[in-house]
Amino acid sequence: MVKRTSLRGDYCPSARSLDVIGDWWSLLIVRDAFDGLTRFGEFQKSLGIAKNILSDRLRTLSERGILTVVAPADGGTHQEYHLTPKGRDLFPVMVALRQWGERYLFEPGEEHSRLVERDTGQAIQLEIRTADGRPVGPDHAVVLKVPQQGSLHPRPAERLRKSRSKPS
Amino acid sequence: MVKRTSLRGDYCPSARSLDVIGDWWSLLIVRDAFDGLTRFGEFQKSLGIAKNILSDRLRTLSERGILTVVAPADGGTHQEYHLTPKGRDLFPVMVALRQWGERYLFEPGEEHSRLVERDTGQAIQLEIRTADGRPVGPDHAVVLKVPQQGSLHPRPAERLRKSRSKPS
DNA sequence: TCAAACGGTTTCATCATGCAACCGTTTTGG
DNA sequence: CCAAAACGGTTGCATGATGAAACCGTTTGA
Repeated sequence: MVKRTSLRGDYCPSARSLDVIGDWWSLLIVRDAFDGLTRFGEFQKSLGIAKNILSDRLRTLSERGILTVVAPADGGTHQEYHLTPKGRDLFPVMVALRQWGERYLFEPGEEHSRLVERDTGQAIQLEIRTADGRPVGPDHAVVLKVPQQGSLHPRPAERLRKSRSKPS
Repeated sequence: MVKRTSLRGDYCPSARSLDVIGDWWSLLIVRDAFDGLTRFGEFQKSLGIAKNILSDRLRTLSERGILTVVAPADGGTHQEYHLTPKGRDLFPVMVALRQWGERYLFEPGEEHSRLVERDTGQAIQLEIRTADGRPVGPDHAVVLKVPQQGSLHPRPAERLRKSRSKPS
């Protein structure tokens, strides 16, 4: 049978992250949540996503603790989807994707939205540094594998039934 | 007809990035490339990915300028896949994903691989700062939309035939 | 020289996605 | 107060994407 791949057991944190938020829509929903969208219809209109898929993703993101479902403060009855702290901590991922996209996926003169500090309007950027503050590039970084299990990567990804199904 | 979604035209750089590298396998391949893997079989063994899918992704990543196909230096005949500068600039994305995964997707005592500076062994982390060096959190950042087109997001995602097909 | 490994491509079954229709509830408004 | 529209989904179906296995030409190695 064709099973979807899971990287839940991988010892590489990047792989596990991708397992959780690496699908087509999840990060886009998170992006819109950062932009202040909270309601089903808002996400749907913004993304043009099919309603069943949106429904599934909102549920999954909630199950995984990235969104939380709350009743709106202003007495309304429709529920709202808000970022949890765990979800808000995806901010650097969004910034990193944004920065790369700005550099490589826009024509020279083409406009794009910009990320700035709210109070000052200053541009925001992302830096990679050592603990004592020296900047580091990809060529000077290396990944230390988990000692146990000699193989380069601990084991090939597991396969399982459905990567993101409702827990029966 | 059911068409895959494309965000190529979105004015949000994050969305465009996800359009390019947001699928299930691409970033995992890039991660392995950062780890020094270069050959088809190495990626296949490491990821446990089906060969046809790997073949497709390597081709797509090359077409998009993230990998480049080179003949090995040591006289061998089998080709190798190397990161381009564009691909290497995905480093911050990998670090951001790693950092989030480390924090939220591992049990307290559970081991994971670590990213360190090669020469010193110091831990590497990612920081978000303004142009003049002040750190910024998600609550103090805001996205300035592209002025033209009043809508919150310029337009719902286009639909098109195949998001990542070979160019006939 | 023969066999195995490498690097894919093709075929086919199954899963995920997208669309449209439907449905109960909430809001609007006449 | 009642009708109609909007909201927030769920269900069913058609189709595209994925995964497994078979196959194949080339390269390696014994």
